[in-house]
Amino acid sequence: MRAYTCGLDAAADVIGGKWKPRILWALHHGPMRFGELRREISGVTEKMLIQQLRELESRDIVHREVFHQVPPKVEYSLTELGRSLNEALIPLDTWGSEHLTELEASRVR
Amino acid sequence: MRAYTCGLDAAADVIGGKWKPRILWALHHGPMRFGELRREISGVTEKMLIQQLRELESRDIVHREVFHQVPPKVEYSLTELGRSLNEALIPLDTWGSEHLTELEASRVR
DNA sequence: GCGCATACTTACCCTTCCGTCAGTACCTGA
DNA sequence: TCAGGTACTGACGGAAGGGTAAGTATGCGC
Repeated sequence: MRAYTCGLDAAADVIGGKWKPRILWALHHGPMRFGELRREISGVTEKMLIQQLRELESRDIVHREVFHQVPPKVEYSLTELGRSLNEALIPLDTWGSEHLTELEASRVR
Repeated sequence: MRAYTCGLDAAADVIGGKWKPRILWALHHGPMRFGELRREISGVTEKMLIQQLRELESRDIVHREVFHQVPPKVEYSLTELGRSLNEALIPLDTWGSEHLTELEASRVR
């Protein structure tokens, strides 16, 4: 493993993974339960969602809170670091939205 | 293949790939020859560099210009779209730089 | 005592991604 | 004539990432 060569390099490592951008986006509006996230992020499986959430949690981007009740309840929310990351992602989302048509067109597969 | 669910989704698809962020960053200061890029981006192999450049070219992020001379000369530069993408990446780079220490610390492997 | 809801966990497999390495084509200068 | 510089190309294999499907624990209501 080499050291990160620039901030972008580090950031790309954090948000890398098929579902991470969508998780971050979904949590933008506040805490969500596991099941809510699964329904919100169409196409994701339970295994992948948990895996990506755990990775974000270990990076201190996402906070996980367990409510000891039955049926179980677990809430996921953005940490301060996660919120600042989301802020930094806004211009990128805007860029993607502005060029959505051409990006869809040049997409492979 | 599903349609992009948001701009961020689309943008992540464009910059996805092990070397794309570093390529974009290297081209920030102007056109570069293939060999210059290879030397600038330490660790990349010729095959991977070409592959990623071709993908960026097909997305109209990077422009490829061949100079018919010997030895061959090929210059890569950012298109207008590429420049706007780079602008949108600046906040993300800043975020990464600001949190570099903690990100290095929570890194796996 | 049985199904249901929630939030996971695990085993297995398959595809995609990436790296290694060898080879191509062209002209130049020694 | 032969090494050298430049910009590729392609075969092969391993590692990483992601998908499928089945199973776990807990207590509640019927």
